[in-house]
Amino acid sequence: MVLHMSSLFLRTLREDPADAEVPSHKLLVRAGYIRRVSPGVYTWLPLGLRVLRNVERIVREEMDAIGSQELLFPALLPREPFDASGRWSEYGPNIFRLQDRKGADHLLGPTHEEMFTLTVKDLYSSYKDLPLSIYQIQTKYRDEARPRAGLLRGREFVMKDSYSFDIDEAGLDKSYQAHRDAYVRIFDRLGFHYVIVEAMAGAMGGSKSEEFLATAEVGEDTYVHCTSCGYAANVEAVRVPAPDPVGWEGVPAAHAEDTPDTPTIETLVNHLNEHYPRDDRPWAAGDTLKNVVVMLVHPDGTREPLAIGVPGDREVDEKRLGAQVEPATVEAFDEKDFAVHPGLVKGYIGPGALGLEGTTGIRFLLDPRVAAGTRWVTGANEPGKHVIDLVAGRDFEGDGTIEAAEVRFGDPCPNCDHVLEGARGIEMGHVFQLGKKYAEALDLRVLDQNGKLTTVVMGSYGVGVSRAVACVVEGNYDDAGIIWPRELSPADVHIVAAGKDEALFSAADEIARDLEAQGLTCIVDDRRGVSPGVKFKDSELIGVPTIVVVGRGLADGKVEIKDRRSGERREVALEGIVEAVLAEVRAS
RNA sequence: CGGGGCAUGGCGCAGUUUGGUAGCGCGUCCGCUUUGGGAGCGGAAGGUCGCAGGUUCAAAUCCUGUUGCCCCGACCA
Repeated sequence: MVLHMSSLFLRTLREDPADAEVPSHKLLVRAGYIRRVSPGVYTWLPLGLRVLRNVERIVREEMDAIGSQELLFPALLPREPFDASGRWSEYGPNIFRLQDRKGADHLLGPTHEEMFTLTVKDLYSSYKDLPLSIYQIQTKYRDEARPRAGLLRGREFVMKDSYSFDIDEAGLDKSYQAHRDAYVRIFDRLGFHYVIVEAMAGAMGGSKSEEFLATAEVGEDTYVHCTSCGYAANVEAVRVPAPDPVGWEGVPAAHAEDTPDTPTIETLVNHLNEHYPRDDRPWAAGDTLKNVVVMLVHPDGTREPLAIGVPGDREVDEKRLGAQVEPATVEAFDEKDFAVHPGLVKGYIGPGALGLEGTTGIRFLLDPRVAAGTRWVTGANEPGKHVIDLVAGRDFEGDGTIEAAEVRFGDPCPNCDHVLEGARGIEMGHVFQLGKKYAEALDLRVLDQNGKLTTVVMGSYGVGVSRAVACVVEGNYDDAGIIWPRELSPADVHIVAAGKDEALFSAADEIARDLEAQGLTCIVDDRRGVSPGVKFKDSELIGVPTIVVVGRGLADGKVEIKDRRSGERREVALEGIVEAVLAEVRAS
């Protein structure tokens, strides 16, 4: 179909919209692809809808290619399935809830694990029906605390979600790999730089999970990668290599010393260097053991204090901690909490008071770096006193380890002897071995070869479809505007009639018809009385990869082909334009 | 939920300090000229200045309250 600019429902903006911050948001609004309706909710204008449909098409093709079957669940869901999984209450304020005229609770689906699981349970009952892979491309609703960055984090967004159902773990591995391969093809076709990183598998543990992150400055996720061995992980999922245990022969017995007015690591290190200098080198923050106490809030509302021991030169990373304790959430340990636990001396908390066996009985988890044999300076549980030469494994033990300390670029790679570099990314896809979590919660079981009921093993896989539109722009723009990868472009060719001579317009239309006959879609800028400069600017802003200019050369039987990305232009004889454009389109 | 900022024609903004007939650029409409890099001239339409109270002869401007939006953080299957 040929789109005529003279009648296309489009208005480009010369200036950036005031409420947009990130490039994709500014450009998609300026170029007339989307309009904001309310925070995190957007209208897709004709050009934008074409791009969205293109993303959907690519996703659909690759999902179909691995034998996944498309279906469509409603966005409007009754409460019951979410009661069954416990998420009606777990989700808290993050879902849109509503009632029907009878007062029955409903919600707008934020995700559809329950529906997929229950529908399979409804229809299938035998191992012979498995494996199964089903997917949908559907609008999701989440009442985000803070929508931002245009399409990158919305309250209404389009997502492809799919689920695999297998009889055993081996089947799950195959389904997972098939999805992973399909995702590689999808993201290659979408045309942006991405990395595949290890991700948190969630509270179930042991399951495999990877994220596809589009590399972008504006990304909300931080990941690290090793330049040598290829290891890459979301910082939430980084495993700190634990040093080998060392012996403590010759280490003096732990001794408490006066360290007045040293409630912080910095004041402590200064005091140590002044009053208890080391022979080999000055004391450093990394020699101290910092014991941080937080309050966990479990989904049932119970509160549990938790102490975390990390080297004093590192902060506790709240995201990493949160990922570790999921589904519980973390709150600060406040003055009231300290009052309840007089055994905790603020600023001087030491292992002696901690641990299930300690005086306070507070669970105490250690950073992996606090391995057996390591020596520490730490609080003596008395104001103004610290313990020196406290040896892990000899003088204290934790109730386990936890990955909660911050990850820094330059930290050692857990896989090889190189160091980790880091960058930001946007989560575009997630493949996840769910295991039996939902199948157990919702009782999805089938009969196996022996006639016994066995719980189905599930995988969960998502692609942010509308987010991908913004994400592609983040990776494909210049000062003049958007530069669409060919597969996503709202049209194959943008034809500009530059001039006022009527012959230009009829030639432009003729070219469009000929290209259309070859299966290409065209935008024709046939606006009369609009100066060439305006048309050039608009064509660059809109970002169709191939631009054909029908202008002053037409008198000599020449038109111009311009490559949006390189800016390269060349003159082509009018009669050869269709072949030239086809070659251009096929080449990229 | 904490911190910061902003609400004035379709879009981007000035005007608020020091109260006195609501302005500029872009866009839109009409006419003439112009047509290879966001044209020129002339004319026109379009705003109860987020909302509600208050002070005042007089409020976009001062006071009180309230709502919405954007950014940073918390949060984010």
